[in-house]
Amino acid sequence: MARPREFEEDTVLDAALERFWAQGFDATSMRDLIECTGLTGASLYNAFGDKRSLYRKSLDHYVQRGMRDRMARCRDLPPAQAIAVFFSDVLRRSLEDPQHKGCMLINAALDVPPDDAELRQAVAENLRAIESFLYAIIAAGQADGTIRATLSATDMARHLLGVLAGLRVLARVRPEKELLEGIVASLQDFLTP
Amino acid sequence: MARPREFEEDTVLDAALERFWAQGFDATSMRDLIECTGLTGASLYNAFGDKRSLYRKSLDHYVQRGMRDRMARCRDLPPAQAIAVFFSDVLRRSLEDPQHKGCMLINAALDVPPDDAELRQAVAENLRAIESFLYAIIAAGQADGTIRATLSATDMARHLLGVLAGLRVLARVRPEKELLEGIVASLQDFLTP
DNA sequence: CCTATTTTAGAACAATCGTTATAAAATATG
DNA sequence: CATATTTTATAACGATTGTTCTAAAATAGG
Repeated sequence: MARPREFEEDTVLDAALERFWAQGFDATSMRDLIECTGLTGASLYNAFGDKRSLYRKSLDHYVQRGMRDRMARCRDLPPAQAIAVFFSDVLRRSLEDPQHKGCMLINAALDVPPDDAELRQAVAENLRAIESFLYAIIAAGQADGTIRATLSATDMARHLLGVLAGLRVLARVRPEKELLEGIVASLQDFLTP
Repeated sequence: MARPREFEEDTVLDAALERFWAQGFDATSMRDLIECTGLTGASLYNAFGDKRSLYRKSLDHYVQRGMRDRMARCRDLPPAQAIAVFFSDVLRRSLEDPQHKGCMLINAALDVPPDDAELRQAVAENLRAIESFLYAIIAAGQADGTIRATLSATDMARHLLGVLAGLRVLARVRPEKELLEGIVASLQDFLTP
Protein backbone atom coordinates (compact mmCIF):
# COMPACT_ATOMS: atom_id res chain seq x y z
CA MET A 1 0.00 0.00 0.00
CA ALA A 2 0.90 3.68 -0.07
CA ARG A 3 2.91 5.66 -2.59
CA PRO A 4 5.40 3.59 -4.60
CA ARG A 5 9.09 4.39 -4.90
CA GLU A 6 10.30 6.18 -7.96
CA PHE A 7 13.77 4.63 -7.97
CA GLU A 8 15.51 1.30 -7.91
CA GLU A 9 17.63 0.65 -4.88
CA ASP A 10 20.51 -0.93 -6.81
CA THR A 11 20.70 1.94 -9.27
CA VAL A 12 20.92 4.47 -6.46
CA LEU A 13 23.59 2.45 -4.67
CA ASP A 14 25.58 2.24 -7.91
CA ALA A 15 25.57 6.01 -8.21
CA ALA A 16 26.37 6.65 -4.55
CA LEU A 17 29.09 4.02 -4.59
CA GLU A 18 30.80 5.73 -7.49
CA ARG A 19 31.13 8.99 -5.60
CA PHE A 20 32.27 7.40 -2.36
CA TRP A 21 34.72 5.30 -4.35
CA ALA A 22 36.26 8.25 -6.14
CA GLN A 23 36.24 10.80 -3.34
CA GLY A 24 36.03 8.93 -0.07
CA PHE A 25 33.54 9.37 2.74
CA ASP A 26 34.40 12.80 4.09
CA ALA A 27 34.96 14.45 0.74
CA THR A 28 31.56 13.30 -0.48
CA SER A 29 28.78 15.57 0.72
CA MET A 30 25.14 14.69 1.10
CA ARG A 31 24.40 17.24 -1.58
CA ASP A 32 26.81 15.45 -3.91
CA LEU A 33 24.88 12.26 -3.33
CA ILE A 34 21.55 13.99 -3.86
CA GLU A 35 22.76 15.29 -7.18
CA CYS A 36 24.35 12.08 -8.48
CA THR A 37 21.55 9.77 -7.39
CA GLY A 38 18.90 12.10 -8.75
CA LEU A 39 16.65 11.67 -5.78
CA THR A 40 15.85 14.04 -2.98
CA GLY A 41 17.45 14.22 0.44
CA ALA A 42 14.34 13.09 2.23
CA SER A 43 14.12 10.03 0.00
CA LEU A 44 17.74 9.15 0.63
CA TYR A 45 17.32 9.32 4.38
CA ASN A 46 14.03 7.48 4.22
CA ALA A 47 15.43 4.61 2.20
CA PHE A 48 19.03 4.27 3.41
CA GLY A 49 19.30 6.01 6.76
CA ASP A 50 22.03 8.53 7.45
CA LYS A 51 25.24 9.15 5.50
CA ARG A 52 27.31 6.54 7.29
CA SER A 53 24.64 3.92 6.77
CA LEU A 54 24.47 4.76 3.08
CA TYR A 55 28.25 4.40 2.89
CA ARG A 56 28.10 0.97 4.49
CA LYS A 57 25.39 -0.18 2.10
CA SER A 58 27.35 1.22 -0.86
CA LEU A 59 30.45 -0.65 0.26
CA ASP A 60 28.52 -3.90 0.68
CA HIS A 61 27.01 -3.35 -2.73
CA TYR A 62 30.47 -2.82 -4.20
CA VAL A 63 31.83 -6.00 -2.68
CA GLN A 64 28.82 -8.06 -3.63
CA ARG A 65 28.51 -6.95 -7.23
CA GLY A 66 32.09 -6.03 -8.03
CA MET A 67 34.20 -8.63 -6.28
CA ARG A 68 32.20 -11.74 -5.51
CA ASP A 69 31.61 -12.77 -9.10
CA ARG A 70 35.15 -11.84 -10.07
CA MET A 71 36.38 -14.24 -7.42
CA ALA A 72 33.86 -16.88 -8.42
CA ARG A 73 35.09 -16.72 -12.00
CA CYS A 74 38.58 -17.66 -10.82
CA ARG A 75 37.52 -20.59 -8.69
CA ASP A 76 36.83 -22.75 -11.73
CA LEU A 77 40.32 -22.32 -13.17
CA PRO A 78 43.42 -24.39 -12.40
CA PRO A 79 45.08 -22.87 -9.28
CA ALA A 80 48.16 -21.31 -10.83
CA GLN A 81 46.08 -19.85 -13.61
CA ALA A 82 43.43 -18.62 -11.20
CA ILE A 83 45.96 -16.46 -9.37
CA ALA A 84 47.40 -15.18 -12.61
CA VAL A 85 43.99 -14.29 -13.98
CA PHE A 86 42.92 -12.66 -10.75
CA PHE A 87 45.91 -10.36 -10.62
CA SER A 88 45.99 -9.54 -14.31
CA ASP A 89 42.34 -8.65 -13.91
CA VAL A 90 43.17 -6.26 -11.09
CA LEU A 91 45.96 -4.87 -13.20
CA ARG A 92 43.74 -4.24 -16.18
CA ARG A 93 41.04 -2.61 -14.11
CA SER A 94 43.56 -0.38 -12.38
CA LEU A 95 45.06 0.84 -15.62
CA GLU A 96 41.83 1.20 -17.57
CA ASP A 97 40.11 3.43 -15.04
CA PRO A 98 40.70 7.04 -16.15
CA GLN A 99 39.85 8.26 -12.66
CA HIS A 100 42.31 5.93 -10.94
CA LYS A 101 39.91 5.17 -8.14
CA GLY A 102 41.73 2.03 -7.04
CA CYS A 103 39.67 -0.43 -5.02
CA MET A 104 36.84 0.89 -2.90
CA LEU A 105 37.46 -1.69 -0.18
CA ILE A 106 41.11 -0.71 0.13
CA ASN A 107 40.19 2.96 0.04
CA ALA A 108 37.70 2.28 2.79
CA ALA A 109 40.46 0.72 4.89
CA LEU A 110 42.13 4.11 5.18
CA ASP A 111 38.90 6.06 5.14
CA VAL A 112 37.57 4.49 8.32
CA PRO A 113 37.52 6.92 11.24
CA PRO A 114 39.73 5.63 14.07
CA ASP A 115 36.78 5.40 16.45
CA ASP A 116 34.37 3.58 14.14
CA ALA A 117 35.09 0.01 15.24
CA GLU A 118 32.09 -1.48 13.53
CA LEU A 119 32.95 -0.18 10.09
CA ARG A 120 36.58 -1.19 10.49
CA GLN A 121 35.42 -4.65 11.43
CA ALA A 122 33.31 -4.86 8.29
CA VAL A 123 36.27 -3.87 6.13
CA ALA A 124 38.52 -6.33 7.92
CA GLU A 125 35.99 -9.10 7.42
CA ASN A 126 35.84 -8.49 3.69
CA LEU A 127 39.63 -8.52 3.52
CA ARG A 128 39.63 -11.82 5.38
CA ALA A 129 37.27 -13.23 2.77
CA ILE A 130 39.75 -12.32 0.04
CA GLU A 131 42.55 -13.89 2.03
CA SER A 132 40.56 -17.10 2.39
CA PHE A 133 39.83 -17.08 -1.32
CA LEU A 134 43.55 -16.81 -2.08
CA TYR A 135 44.40 -19.42 0.51
CA ALA A 136 42.04 -21.98 -0.99
CA ILE A 137 43.58 -21.55 -4.43
CA ILE A 138 47.15 -21.82 -3.16
CA ALA A 139 46.41 -24.84 -1.02
CA ALA A 140 44.86 -26.55 -4.03
CA GLY A 141 47.86 -25.61 -6.15
CA GLN A 142 50.29 -26.96 -3.62
CA ALA A 143 48.32 -30.18 -3.43
CA ASP A 144 48.53 -30.83 -7.16
CA GLY A 145 52.09 -29.52 -7.41
CA THR A 146 51.42 -26.53 -9.65
CA ILE A 147 52.33 -24.02 -6.93
CA ARG A 148 55.56 -24.08 -4.97
CA ALA A 149 55.34 -25.50 -1.48
CA THR A 150 58.46 -24.13 0.21
CA LEU A 151 56.19 -21.74 2.08
CA SER A 152 52.93 -22.42 3.87
CA ALA A 153 49.79 -21.64 1.93
CA THR A 154 48.77 -19.45 4.84
CA ASP A 155 51.77 -17.16 4.53
CA MET A 156 51.59 -17.12 0.76
CA ALA A 157 47.97 -16.02 0.90
CA ARG A 158 48.92 -13.29 3.35
CA HIS A 159 51.65 -12.12 1.04
CA LEU A 160 49.31 -12.03 -1.95
CA LEU A 161 46.77 -10.04 0.02
CA GLY A 162 49.48 -7.55 0.89
CA VAL A 163 50.53 -7.26 -2.75
CA LEU A 164 46.91 -6.76 -3.76
CA ALA A 165 46.45 -3.97 -1.25
CA GLY A 166 49.68 -2.28 -2.27
CA LEU A 167 48.81 -2.57 -5.93
CA ARG A 168 45.53 -0.81 -5.39
CA VAL A 169 47.05 1.97 -3.34
CA LEU A 170 49.75 2.68 -5.87
CA ALA A 171 47.20 2.54 -8.66
CA ARG A 172 45.72 5.71 -7.22
CA VAL A 173 48.80 7.88 -6.96
CA ARG A 174 51.12 6.25 -9.48
CA PRO A 175 48.98 4.63 -12.16
CA GLU A 176 51.97 3.71 -14.28
CA LYS A 177 51.83 0.58 -16.41
CA GLU A 178 55.44 -0.44 -15.78
CA LEU A 179 55.18 -0.01 -12.02
CA LEU A 180 52.00 -2.02 -11.56
CA GLU A 181 53.12 -4.70 -13.98
CA GLY A 182 56.45 -4.94 -12.20
CA ILE A 183 54.70 -5.60 -8.94
CA VAL A 184 52.78 -8.58 -10.28
CA ALA A 185 55.54 -9.81 -12.59
CA SER A 186 57.47 -11.01 -9.58
CA LEU A 187 54.52 -13.13 -8.56
CA GLN A 188 55.15 -15.71 -11.27
CA ASP A 189 58.60 -16.34 -9.88
CA PHE A 190 57.10 -16.45 -6.44
CA LEU A 191 54.42 -18.99 -7.25
CA THR A 192 56.02 -21.48 -9.63
CA PRO A 193 57.66 -24.49 -7.94
CA MET B 1 63.00 43.21 14.64
CA ALA B 2 59.38 42.89 15.73
CA ARG B 3 57.73 40.53 18.17
CA PRO B 4 59.42 37.13 18.42
CA ARG B 5 57.65 33.81 17.94
CA GLU B 6 56.55 31.88 20.97
CA PHE B 7 56.87 28.45 19.38
CA GLU B 8 59.34 26.25 17.55
CA GLU B 9 58.34 25.36 14.03
CA ASP B 10 59.41 21.72 14.29
CA THR B 11 57.48 21.16 17.51
CA VAL B 12 54.32 22.52 15.96
CA LEU B 13 54.77 20.39 12.85
CA ASP B 14 55.28 17.33 15.03
CA ALA B 15 51.98 17.94 16.76
CA ALA B 16 50.07 18.75 13.57
CA LEU B 17 51.60 15.76 11.81
CA GLU B 18 50.38 13.41 14.52
CA ARG B 19 46.77 14.48 14.03
CA PHE B 20 46.89 14.39 10.24
CA TRP B 21 48.58 11.01 10.46
CA ALA B 22 45.95 9.48 12.72
CA GLN B 23 42.84 11.07 11.28
CA GLY B 24 43.64 12.16 7.76
CA PHE B 25 43.22 15.56 6.17
CA ASP B 26 39.45 15.96 6.07
CA ALA B 27 38.77 14.50 9.48
CA THR B 28 41.24 16.89 11.09
CA SER B 29 39.72 20.30 11.73
CA MET B 30 41.54 23.55 12.11
CA ARG B 31 40.28 23.70 15.68
CA ASP B 32 41.80 20.26 16.29
CA LEU B 33 45.12 21.63 15.11
CA ILE B 34 44.77 24.77 17.19
CA GLU B 35 44.19 22.66 20.26
CA CYS B 36 46.96 20.12 19.68
CA THR B 37 49.62 22.63 18.63
CA GLY B 38 48.74 24.94 21.48
CA LEU B 39 48.98 28.06 19.36
CA THR B 40 46.26 30.27 18.03
CA GLY B 41 44.59 30.18 14.66
CA ALA B 42 46.07 33.44 13.52
CA SER B 43 49.55 32.21 14.38
CA LEU B 44 49.03 28.99 12.44
CA TYR B 45 47.90 30.86 9.35
CA ASN B 46 50.64 33.41 9.73
CA ALA B 47 53.38 30.83 10.00
CA PHE B 48 52.20 27.97 7.77
CA GLY B 49 49.54 29.35 5.46
CA ASP B 50 46.21 27.59 5.03
CA LYS B 51 45.22 24.07 6.05
CA ARG B 52 46.40 22.39 2.88
CA SER B 53 49.76 24.10 3.10
CA LEU B 54 50.13 23.00 6.70
CA TYR B 55 49.32 19.45 5.65
CA ARG B 56 51.99 19.53 2.96
CA LYS B 57 54.57 20.82 5.40
CA SER B 58 53.56 18.21 7.94
CA LEU B 59 53.95 15.47 5.34
CA ASP B 60 57.36 16.75 4.29
CA HIS B 61 58.34 16.91 7.93
CA TYR B 62 57.21 13.31 8.43
CA VAL B 63 59.21 12.06 5.47
CA GLN B 64 62.29 14.03 6.38
CA ARG B 65 62.41 13.12 10.05
CA GLY B 66 60.72 9.75 10.05
CA MET B 67 61.90 8.03 6.91
CA ARG B 68 65.11 9.51 5.60
CA ASP B 69 67.28 8.47 8.53
CA ARG B 70 65.59 5.06 8.69
CA MET B 71 66.58 4.52 5.09
CA ALA B 72 70.05 5.90 5.66
CA ARG B 73 70.57 3.44 8.50
CA CYS B 74 69.97 0.55 6.08
CA ARG B 75 72.33 1.76 3.39
CA ASP B 76 75.38 0.79 5.42
CA LEU B 77 74.30 -2.82 5.84
CA PRO B 78 74.95 -5.73 3.46
CA PRO B 79 72.16 -5.72 0.84
CA ALA B 80 70.21 -8.80 1.92
CA GLN B 81 70.36 -7.71 5.52
CA ALA B 82 69.39 -4.16 4.64
CA ILE B 83 66.11 -5.30 3.15
CA ALA B 84 65.44 -7.60 6.07
CA VAL B 85 66.13 -4.88 8.61
CA PHE B 86 64.05 -2.35 6.72
CA PHE B 87 60.98 -4.55 6.62
CA SER B 88 61.30 -5.87 10.14
CA ASP B 89 61.55 -2.26 11.20
CA VAL B 90 58.31 -1.46 9.42
CA LEU B 91 56.77 -4.53 10.99
CA ARG B 92 57.80 -3.54 14.48
CA ARG B 93 56.57 0.00 14.08
CA SER B 94 53.25 -1.17 12.70
CA LEU B 95 52.62 -3.55 15.57
CA GLU B 96 53.90 -1.31 18.35
CA ASP B 97 51.69 1.65 17.52
CA PRO B 98 48.58 1.38 19.71
CA GLN B 99 46.73 3.74 17.37
CA HIS B 100 47.56 1.72 14.25
CA LYS B 101 48.18 4.81 12.23
CA GLY B 102 50.13 3.00 9.52
CA CYS B 103 52.40 5.17 7.39
CA MET B 104 51.47 8.79 6.86
CA LEU B 105 52.81 8.78 3.31
CA ILE B 106 50.67 5.79 2.35
CA ASN B 107 47.69 7.29 4.11
CA ALA B 108 48.29 10.47 2.16
CA ALA B 109 48.21 8.49 -1.06
CA LEU B 110 44.53 7.73 -0.50
CA ASP B 111 43.82 11.01 1.23
CA VAL B 112 44.72 13.14 -1.76
CA PRO B 113 41.69 14.77 -3.39
CA PRO B 114 41.34 13.62 -7.02
CA ASP B 115 41.79 17.15 -8.32
CA ASP B 116 44.87 18.08 -6.29
CA ALA B 117 47.52 17.18 -8.85
CA GLU B 118 50.31 18.94 -7.03
CA LEU B 119 49.88 17.08 -3.78
CA ARG B 120 49.51 13.76 -5.57
CA GLN B 121 52.73 14.52 -7.40
CA ALA B 122 54.51 15.16 -4.13
CA VAL B 123 53.31 11.85 -2.71
CA ALA B 124 54.30 10.03 -5.90
CA GLU B 125 57.74 11.59 -5.78
CA ASN B 126 58.34 10.40 -2.24
CA LEU B 127 57.21 6.91 -3.19
CA ARG B 128 59.64 7.00 -6.09
CA ALA B 129 62.41 7.84 -3.67
CA ILE B 130 61.61 4.73 -1.66
CA GLU B 131 61.54 2.67 -4.83
CA SER B 132 64.98 3.98 -5.81
CA PHE B 133 66.26 3.21 -2.35
CA LEU B 134 65.05 -0.39 -2.66
CA TYR B 135 66.40 -0.67 -6.19
CA ALA B 136 69.89 0.39 -5.18
CA ILE B 137 70.01 -2.24 -2.46
CA ILE B 138 68.74 -5.02 -4.70
CA ALA B 139 71.09 -4.12 -7.54
CA ALA B 140 74.00 -4.22 -5.11
CA GLY B 141 72.84 -7.57 -3.76
CA GLN B 142 72.53 -9.04 -7.22
CA ALA B 143 76.01 -7.81 -8.04
CA ASP B 144 77.59 -9.57 -5.11
CA GLY B 145 75.39 -12.64 -5.41
CA THR B 146 73.54 -12.31 -2.11
CA ILE B 147 70.19 -11.60 -3.77
CA ARG B 148 68.65 -13.76 -6.48
CA ALA B 149 68.96 -12.48 -10.00
CA THR B 150 66.24 -14.36 -11.85
CA LEU B 151 64.27 -11.15 -11.90
CA SER B 152 65.39 -7.64 -12.78
CA ALA B 153 66.25 -5.40 -9.86
CA THR B 154 63.76 -2.93 -11.28
CA ASP B 155 60.83 -5.31 -10.98
CA MET B 156 61.93 -6.60 -7.61
CA ALA B 157 62.07 -3.06 -6.27
CA ARG B 158 58.59 -2.44 -7.61
CA HIS B 159 57.35 -5.56 -5.93
CA LEU B 160 58.87 -4.60 -2.62
CA LEU B 161 57.32 -1.16 -2.83
CA GLY B 162 53.96 -2.80 -3.40
CA VAL B 163 54.43 -5.07 -0.42
CA LEU B 164 55.43 -2.11 1.71
CA ALA B 165 52.32 -0.17 0.74
CA GLY B 166 50.07 -3.15 1.33
CA LEU B 167 51.66 -3.83 4.68
CA ARG B 168 50.97 -0.33 5.85
CA VAL B 169 47.37 -0.36 4.69
CA LEU B 170 46.60 -3.65 6.38
CA ALA B 171 48.36 -2.45 9.52
CA ARG B 172 45.54 0.05 9.92
CA VAL B 173 42.52 -2.21 9.63
CA ARG B 174 44.00 -5.58 10.53
CA PRO B 175 46.94 -4.99 12.86
CA GLU B 176 47.43 -8.71 13.49
CA LYS B 177 50.91 -9.99 14.18
CA GLU B 178 50.50 -13.21 12.19
CA LEU B 179 49.11 -11.44 9.15
CA LEU B 180 51.79 -8.79 8.88
CA GLU B 181 54.56 -11.25 9.65
CA GLY B 182 53.19 -13.62 7.03
CA ILE B 183 53.40 -10.91 4.42
CA VAL B 184 57.09 -10.27 5.00
CA ALA B 185 57.99 -13.89 5.75
CA SER B 186 57.58 -14.69 2.08
CA LEU B 187 60.14 -12.05 1.22
CA GLN B 188 63.08 -14.17 2.41
CA ASP B 189 62.12 -16.88 -0.05
CA PHE B 190 61.69 -14.22 -2.67
CA LEU B 191 65.07 -12.60 -2.16
CA THR B 192 67.52 -15.44 -1.50
CA PRO B 193 69.21 -16.89 -4.59
C1' DC C 1 61.52 56.78 24.09
C1' DC C 2 59.22 56.38 19.82
C1' DT C 3 58.07 54.18 15.65
C1' DA C 4 57.91 50.26 12.60
C1' DT C 5 57.01 45.49 12.24
C1' DT C 6 55.65 41.14 13.47
C1' DT C 7 53.13 37.94 16.35
C1' DT C 8 49.35 36.99 19.26
C1' DA C 9 44.55 36.90 20.90
C1' DG C 10 39.76 36.03 20.27
C1' DA C 11 35.82 37.14 18.13
C1' DA C 12 33.47 37.01 13.89
C1' DC C 13 32.72 35.75 9.07
C1' DA C 14 30.14 33.52 5.29
C1' DA C 15 29.77 28.98 3.58
C1' DT C 16 28.84 24.38 3.94
C1' DC C 17 27.94 20.41 6.66
C1' DG C 18 24.47 16.47 7.99
C1' DT C 19 19.90 16.17 9.27
C1' DT C 20 14.99 17.05 10.07
C1' DA C 21 10.38 19.37 10.04
C1' DT C 22 6.32 20.32 7.18
C1' DA C 23 3.37 19.62 3.78
C1' DA C 24 2.03 17.96 -0.80
C1' DA C 25 1.62 13.85 -3.94
C1' DA C 26 0.52 9.18 -4.90
C1' DT C 27 -0.99 4.70 -4.21
C1' DA C 28 -3.55 0.48 -1.63
C1' DT C 29 -7.17 -0.91 1.02
C1' DG C 30 -11.79 -0.44 3.02
C1' DC D 1 -14.88 7.57 -2.95
C1' DA D 2 -12.52 8.12 1.47
C1' DT D 3 -8.88 6.98 4.54
C1' DA D 4 -4.45 5.26 5.85
C1' DT D 5 0.26 5.03 4.65
C1' DT D 6 4.33 5.82 2.37
C1' DT D 7 7.23 8.59 -0.60
C1' DT D 8 8.43 12.97 -2.39
C1' DA D 9 9.55 17.93 -2.37
C1' DT D 10 11.39 22.15 -0.37
C1' DA D 11 13.01 24.76 3.04
C1' DA D 12 15.02 25.30 7.05
C1' DC D 13 17.67 23.99 11.15
C1' DG D 14 21.72 24.41 14.30
C1' DA D 15 26.40 23.03 14.19
C1' DT D 16 30.78 23.07 12.30
C1' DT D 17 33.85 24.21 8.60
C1' DG D 18 38.10 27.09 6.95
C1' DT D 19 39.45 31.63 7.05
C1' DT D 20 39.84 36.56 8.17
C1' DC D 21 39.29 40.94 10.74
C1' DT D 22 40.51 44.03 14.58
C1' DA D 23 43.09 45.19 18.12
C1' DA D 24 46.42 44.33 21.72
C1' DA D 25 51.25 42.74 22.90
C1' DA D 26 56.08 42.46 22.17
C1' DT D 27 60.36 43.32 20.30
C1' DA D 28 64.25 45.88 17.14
C1' DG D 29 66.18 49.84 15.25
C1' DG D 30 66.60 54.89 15.08
